[in-house]
Amino acid sequence: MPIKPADLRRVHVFEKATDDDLKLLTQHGIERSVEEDEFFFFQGDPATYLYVLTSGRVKMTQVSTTGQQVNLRTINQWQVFGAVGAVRERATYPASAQAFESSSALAIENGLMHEMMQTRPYLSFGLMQLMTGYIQEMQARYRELATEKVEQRIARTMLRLVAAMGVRAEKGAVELTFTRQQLAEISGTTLFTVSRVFSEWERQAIVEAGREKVRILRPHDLVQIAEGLNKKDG
Amino acid sequence: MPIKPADLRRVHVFEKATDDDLKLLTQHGIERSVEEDEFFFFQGDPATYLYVLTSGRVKMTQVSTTGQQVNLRTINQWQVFGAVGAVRERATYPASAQAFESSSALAIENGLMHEMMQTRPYLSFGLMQLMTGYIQEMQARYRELATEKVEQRIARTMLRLVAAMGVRAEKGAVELTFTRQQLAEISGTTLFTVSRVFSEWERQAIVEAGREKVRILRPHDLVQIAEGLNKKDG
DNA sequence: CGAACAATTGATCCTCATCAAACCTTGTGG
DNA sequence: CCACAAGGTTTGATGAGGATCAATTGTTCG
Repeated sequence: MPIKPADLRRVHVFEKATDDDLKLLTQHGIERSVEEDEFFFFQGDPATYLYVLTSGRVKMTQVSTTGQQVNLRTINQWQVFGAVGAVRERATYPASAQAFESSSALAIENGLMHEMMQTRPYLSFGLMQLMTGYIQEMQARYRELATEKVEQRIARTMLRLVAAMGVRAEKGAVELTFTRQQLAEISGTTLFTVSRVFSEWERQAIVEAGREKVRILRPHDLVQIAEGLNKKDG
Repeated sequence: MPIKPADLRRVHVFEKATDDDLKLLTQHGIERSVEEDEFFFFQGDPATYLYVLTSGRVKMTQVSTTGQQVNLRTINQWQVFGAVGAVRERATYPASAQAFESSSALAIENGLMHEMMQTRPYLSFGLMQLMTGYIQEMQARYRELATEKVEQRIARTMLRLVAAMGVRAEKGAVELTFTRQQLAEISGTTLFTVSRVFSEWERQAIVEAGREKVRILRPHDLVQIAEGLNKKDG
């Protein structure tokens, strides 16, 4: 379905745009849809578009010289990705964008963004806020990876996911739909370790683990673990 | 010594500024000097200034809720730090800035930057380039921390440091002046491990390790290690 | 029912952090 | 000029935390 200008208001970067600006963006934007596991772009491709995710979920990944893959972040609806190119001329994407599930996005040409920013400070500020937010998230995750144990990192990952896309279940519980493998990739560990941690948490009645899903029964306990305040210490 | 407008040309963000803009910045900027180990600002302080380092070296660090410290990056001469505040109103610094050695910086008030950016797209673009560069560096370091072994990370750290501040010695060798402890903090490991790795490298004649310094005899071998192409594999 | 995929669990191994002890280098004061 | 203190460095012993591998057990679906 076509994207209406008003939809773009939900994108933080375009919050303060005029109606005319939004119309301009939708008119010149191209809608692209990709199936599950397909890519919007690959790391190293020339960065010619900036994307706004209109439906689905996308993961940003990077591969090292030795071929190992790392998950940098996941993009949800109405979030912007692939923004580096809007800034640097002749840049390449520093990461790949792969659809978690079948997804659509509005692709906006760099030239257009570049041109619009010349006369619209709100746009630059919006993008800069996006970037500083992202910097802070990466810094936090770097710190976590450097200093925290897996259990703690898994707890944190789950809380992040709950905030971004948790589904309420009965009695204050929250449900997430993920395979152990996916959770492991996002937390930077293996599916085995995730499975073991879940078993332990299930023993403590903090979660209820099922096939491709987890129900969080006591979110507060998860917060405790994420903060590093395990009961053994208290 | 006072900072001259022309000096600011060496700052990437101000590359395309007019002479008048540079004069404005130096006139309204405040020069701050701090001694070794002192702080320009702490994580959590209200972000009221953006800094340009005019002399010395500064490390950006973050502490976790459990009190462990992590090194995020080091700032060299003519680089900008503490830029988050220029963007977000009422923000706080997400990290602390501590002087590696006695250092000076030009502090520019947020309000001024904010105001100038309204009418000078080059400034926004400069800042955005700074940010995207930083994002890419953090992404790379995150990936490294997640996928690489310590030896590899130490090699990488040293190459980065060589590029930023290596001193040529005779016969194509390069020297770095760091304690094992400092190297360890930057690479995210312990001084013991750094020491062990150096011993091994010395055995292979890749480096020559001294008190508070390392001489890199065969930089190319270090690159090999950093790329994960250890001889055992080939 | 069987195939494909997700999850669990146990056994094993490797990498590093941690702790302890000794050693080396440099600078300072008697 | 020596002695000694302080800080940097090395090396060994030990242990914890997870990754990896292999085998088995659900679960879903055609």
